[in-house]
Amino acid sequence: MTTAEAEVTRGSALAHNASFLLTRASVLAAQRDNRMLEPLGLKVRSYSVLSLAIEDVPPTQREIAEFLRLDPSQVVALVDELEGRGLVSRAPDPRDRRAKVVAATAQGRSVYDEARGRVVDVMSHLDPDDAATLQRVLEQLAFEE
Amino acid sequence: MTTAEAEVTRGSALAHNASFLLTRASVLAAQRDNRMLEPLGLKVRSYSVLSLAIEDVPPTQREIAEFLRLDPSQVVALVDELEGRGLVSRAPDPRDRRAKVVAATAQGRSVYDEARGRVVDVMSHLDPDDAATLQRVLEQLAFEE
DNA sequence: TATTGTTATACTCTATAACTATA
DNA sequence: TATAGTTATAGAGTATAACAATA
Repeated sequence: MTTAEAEVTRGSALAHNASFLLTRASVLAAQRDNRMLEPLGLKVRSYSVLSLAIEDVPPTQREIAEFLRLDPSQVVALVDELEGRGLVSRAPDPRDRRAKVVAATAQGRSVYDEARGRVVDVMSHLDPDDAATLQRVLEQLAFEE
Repeated sequence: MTTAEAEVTRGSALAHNASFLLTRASVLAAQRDNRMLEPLGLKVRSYSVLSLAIEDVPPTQREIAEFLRLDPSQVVALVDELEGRGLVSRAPDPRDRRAKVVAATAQGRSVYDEARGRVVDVMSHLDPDDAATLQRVLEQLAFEE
């Protein structure tokens, strides 16, 4: 009963609630991204870890956990999987040998490049001015604490 | 090591990825909302169901499921809980007696009003023009399929 | 003593299939 | 036969506590 659903959609107070809209938009984006990444054996989570491991100064697991708002124990599993596939490597941080630096391998870089091409840009259908505002405001909302 | 975390935050490609920002912003908002709703025995999910049940034309469970992008079986559990607390009632839809309409009770309305006052508006710290743009663009992103 | 990574565990959330009652 | 709601269940995601190595 699509018409009835549409009525609920348009009329309800929820449909204009910012938190709700934020959640629904991000769920839709994540589902799309997961579908696009599936052929590469990645999900949004593992893609996120891989994309951090690409950086010139690769992060420790602790930094990954903080940045992705995950528990350190979840990062262990994600890195285990990527390491098992040869996409990243773990190495003790010379400055603090308790910490492990997670860096992408050559193969990891290659998979990342392919993945990045597949992940749809949420902004691509937007008016450029709107896209710029969205980018700026989301960075504000995503990192305020 | 907060400084290192900040470097990763600012420098990484991920930090500028729209999907990622969307997800991080919505997770932060949901966590805040959950904390604010906890004293009322609600979470974002049950609050969402309650707020739909408030509407003048209350929805069926199927409509709730489609709108919230949940499986119908999850809606059963959410409505069970709210009904058990006397906040909503289930009634067969006269037009299709297979379907059940979920409507808020007087007590449900009262709890909803209190909840709505507690849920922080994501927009409240934003520049008014930015807030208006965000609202419009999020509605676009949240309901495009 | 505190912190990083790890393991184990439990809890929540999500997804699927099968059943019932209505259509 | 198809759909709404329900139930049961398994899988994914999340959160917590305890432990070894290092600081």
